[in-house]
Amino acid sequence: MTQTRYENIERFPVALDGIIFGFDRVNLKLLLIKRDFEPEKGKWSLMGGFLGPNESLDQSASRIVNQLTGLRNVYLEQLHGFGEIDRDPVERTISIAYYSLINIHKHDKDLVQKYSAKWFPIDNLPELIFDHDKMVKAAKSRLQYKAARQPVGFELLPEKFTLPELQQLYEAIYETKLDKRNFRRRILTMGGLIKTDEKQKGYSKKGAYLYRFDKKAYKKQDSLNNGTNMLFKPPNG
Amino acid sequence: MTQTRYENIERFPVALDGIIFGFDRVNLKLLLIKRDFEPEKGKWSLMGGFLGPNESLDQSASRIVNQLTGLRNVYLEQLHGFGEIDRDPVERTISIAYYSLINIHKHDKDLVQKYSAKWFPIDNLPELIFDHDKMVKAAKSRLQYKAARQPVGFELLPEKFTLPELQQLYEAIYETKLDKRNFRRRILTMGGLIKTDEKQKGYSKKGAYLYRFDKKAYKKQDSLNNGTNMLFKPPNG
DNA sequence: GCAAAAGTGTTACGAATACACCCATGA
DNA sequence: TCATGGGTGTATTCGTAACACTTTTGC
Repeated sequence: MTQTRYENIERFPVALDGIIFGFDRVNLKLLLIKRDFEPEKGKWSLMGGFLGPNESLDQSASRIVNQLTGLRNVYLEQLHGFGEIDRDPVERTISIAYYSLINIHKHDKDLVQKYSAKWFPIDNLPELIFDHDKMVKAAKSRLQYKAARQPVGFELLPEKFTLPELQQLYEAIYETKLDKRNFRRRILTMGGLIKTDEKQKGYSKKGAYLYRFDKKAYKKQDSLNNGTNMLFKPPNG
Repeated sequence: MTQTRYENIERFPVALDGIIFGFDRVNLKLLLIKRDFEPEKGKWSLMGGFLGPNESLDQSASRIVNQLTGLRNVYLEQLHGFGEIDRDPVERTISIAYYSLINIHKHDKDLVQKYSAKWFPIDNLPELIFDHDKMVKAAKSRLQYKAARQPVGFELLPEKFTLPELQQLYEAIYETKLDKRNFRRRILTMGGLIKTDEKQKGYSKKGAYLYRFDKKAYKKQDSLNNGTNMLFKPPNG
């Protein structure tokens, strides 16, 4: 006989928390919400929510990011499960953290206002509730890992961007300075970057050429790749 | 007023599943249990259990590995949360998978017998229940990642081991052949390996020197390290 | 004495790093 | 005209990969 429910076991609320990264041409940023409810009212937190009965973990995380940003089909990856007994003072809750990379200029500003959300530079965050600081730390570290191996940086940029902008992004992710010439060689060698004939104006006097990233052109390369070539090695620290 | 329970949300059983790796001087192996209960009775599965109210995720995973092997303080790391709606036919369950590295000769044989458990070579596994094959695949890939960066391989070996054994282990993890001279240079350069004056007998005519791994000696090196030096790069495939 | 595995260095190649000057433009 | 950031190439260093013979000993 097949059971339809396990017996004598505890059940827990399962939360999803989203570490949402953005990049504003200068700083790597996180989108945080100001809690207007107890507990910890007035403090800052990651956007979160509870797993519903009709959605997978990935779907739930996607829904939660969408609720705050209005965006769909953004880069989203599971980070880690957090389950300390007292991590949530209201009730024991298991949280699965996801991190997301979005184009900071594309999100829905009304929704962000509705949730009293705000973008903070990653290196100047306010105090966060619960264990959200641990989640952010893990997400930062995972992003550094990921960005060194796969061209995920483009998820954080507009469709067209300049190489100085791209370099600034990588410098923000790795909290370091990179050599301009070496950077350009590596990123162009990687493949997938397509130079347009437009120049960006306004940010510098000379103006920089705009590029697009073409996933398909990159993928072709990728299959030749043995999987260990790194786009960037975090420098000595 | 502070609540003591969230309202209007669903609660789920939270399972922990353990991918337990061992190494028998030749093959990388997994410890699996034969289910003698429904559903999927008679099929093979990872050792698992449900999260209890008084234990964290890490503690629960540790308890579950201990139940099957009798071992404590083994290498254990969270892998990934699995939460597809229909992953468990009995009831919707969220599973957090952990992988563990143990010394295959040290585990409690009676416990293993009690659970009808058996060691299988990683490249010749039986059919597994639910989404356990996905978990195993993820664990393999994580072990490859981890072993390239940190000396976790030693968790799978007895206290004293020979360099040919160590090489055999890395070859099993990466499913490849490695050059003997390059291997020895890299592993010895890494630091932490201490040559004893004992020779192992029985496995070869000449006999190989036994080594120990000293975490402290390795750690010293580690701080000089920029964190990207890899012990092994998976070869081209 | 011979089979079988252990042990040992050098060379060649490719990738990463360091580094400095000219260019285009807006103010 | 000058200040600002964009754009470009080469030499050196370092790490990785390829490669073959000698040693020990059980049978």
